[in-house]
Amino acid sequence: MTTETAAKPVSANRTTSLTDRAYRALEERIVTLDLAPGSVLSEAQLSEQLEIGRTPIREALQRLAREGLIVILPRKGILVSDINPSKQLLVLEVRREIERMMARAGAERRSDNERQAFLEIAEGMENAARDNDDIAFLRFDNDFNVLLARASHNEYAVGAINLLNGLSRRFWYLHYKKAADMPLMARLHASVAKAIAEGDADAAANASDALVDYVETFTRATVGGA
Amino acid sequence: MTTETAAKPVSANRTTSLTDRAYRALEERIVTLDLAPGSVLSEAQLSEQLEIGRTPIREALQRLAREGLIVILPRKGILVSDINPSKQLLVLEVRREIERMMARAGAERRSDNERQAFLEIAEGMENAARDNDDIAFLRFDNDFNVLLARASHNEYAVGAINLLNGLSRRFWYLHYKKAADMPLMARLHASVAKAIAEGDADAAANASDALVDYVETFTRATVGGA
DNA sequence: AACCTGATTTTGGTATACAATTATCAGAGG
DNA sequence: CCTCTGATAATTGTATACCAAAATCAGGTT
Repeated sequence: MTTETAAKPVSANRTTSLTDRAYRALEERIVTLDLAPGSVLSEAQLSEQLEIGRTPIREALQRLAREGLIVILPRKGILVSDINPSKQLLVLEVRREIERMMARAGAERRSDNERQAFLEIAEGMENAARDNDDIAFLRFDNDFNVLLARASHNEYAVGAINLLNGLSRRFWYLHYKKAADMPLMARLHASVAKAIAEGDADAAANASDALVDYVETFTRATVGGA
Repeated sequence: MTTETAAKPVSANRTTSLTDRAYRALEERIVTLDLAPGSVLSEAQLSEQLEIGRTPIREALQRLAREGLIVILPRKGILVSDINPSKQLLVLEVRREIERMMARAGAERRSDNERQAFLEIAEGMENAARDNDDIAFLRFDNDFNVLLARASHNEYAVGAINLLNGLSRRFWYLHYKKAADMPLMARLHASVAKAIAEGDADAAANASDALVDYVETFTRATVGGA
C-alpha cells in the first residue's frame, strides 16, 4: 500500500513521458523567443537536438500546432508561427469569456484552502504593485493562473484556456517590458483574487473583464505602434 | 486503375491524412455509441480493424483523449469515457460563453454570403419546427454550426468549441430522442440565426443564451431522471 | 530565358523490436 | 476453500529503419 518512493536518485523523472518533456521544452523555447517566429524546424533536427526519438517529437509538434505556436506544412517543413497582434486580439476575445466564466465559477466553488490562497495572492499582488517588484508579480501571476484553473472546478474551461496560453504568454513575453503598466496589472489581478476569495461572483466577473480590458488596450497599442 | 479493392473507394483519400481518417472514424463510432462508454480499446486492435498503422492510430487517440471521449491509462489500456451528466453541465458552462461570443462576433463580422446563409437556415429551422421534421432539423443544425464557426471569424473560438463538440454530440445522440422538444430547439436556433443575419449582436447573444438555457434545462432533467 | 531533369530534403506512414508496467492466471501451500 | 507467489501475457511508450509522396533546388539542355 504505502509504496513510498522516498528517493528518486538517478534521472529526475520516470513519471513524465518523453512526449511531455519534448512538448514542454519546445513550448518554453518558442514562448521565450529562443526559437524565433519564422524559424524553420524539422523532426529529425529536433530529435537529434533533444536526444528523443521522432515519435515523441511528432506528438509534441502536433500539440504545438493545435495551439498555434507552429505551423506544419506537409512535406515541406515546420515553422514557428509569427506574432500577429490582430490575431492576438482574437485570442483575447476568447480568453475574456473563459476567464470571466472561471472567475465566476471560482467565486462560487472555491474550497476553503483555495479561498485562503486567493487572499494571499491578492496581498502579494498589492505588495508587488507598491514595491514595483516585477519578479514577484510574475511569480504571483503564475500562481494565480494555476489556482484559478483549479478553483474553477471545470476541467473543460481549463482545457480551453490552455489552448490559448502559449500564444498569450509569447505575446506577453515579447511586449510587456515595453509599455506594460505592471503596478496597474498587479492591482487588477488583486481585485479578481479578492472578489473570488469573498465569493462575490459578479464582482469577480467585473474584475476579470477590467483586467482583460487593460490587456486589450495594451495589445491594441502595440498594433498602432507597429 | 491499379489495385481494385472492390469495397473501398480509393478516390478522395489523397487529401486527408490517415490520422484524420482514423480520428473521424473513431469519433463517429464513439459519438454514435457504436463504441459504448466503458469499452476497452487497444492500439493494436484498432490498427488491425481500421487497417491503419499504429502511428496514425496513436495520434488520433491522443486527440480523442484531449476531447474527453477516451481515457488513456498508460501501459494499461484505453477506454471509452462514460457519459456523466454533471460533467455535461460543466461542458455547457463553457459552451455557453463561447457560443455567445461567436454569435456576437458573427452578427458583427458576417459577410454578405454568410448573412444570406443565416437567413436560409433561419427559414429552414422554422419550417422544420412547423413540420416536426427531425431530419431537416439535424441537417440545418449541422449547417448552422459550420456556418457560425466560419462567420465568427475567430479561429481560436472555433478551436475551443471543437474541443467540446464530441462530448456534446454524444450526450445529445444518447438523449435527444427521449425528451427533447425539437420544434422549440429549432425555433431557438432560428432566433440566433435571424439575429446574426440582422447584425444585431445583443439580440444574437441573448438568443444564444436562450438556446443554451433550454439545453441546460434539458440536461438537468436527465440528471434528475437518472 | 525557358524548360526539363534528377538529386535532396521533408513529412506521412509502416513495420518491427524492445522496454516498462500492469493484468492475469496457474499452482503451491495453508 | 482461500491466499500468496511467480511466471506469463498484454499494453502502451519509445526507438529505429525504411519507403512513399511531394516540394525544392541546382544544373544542364534547348
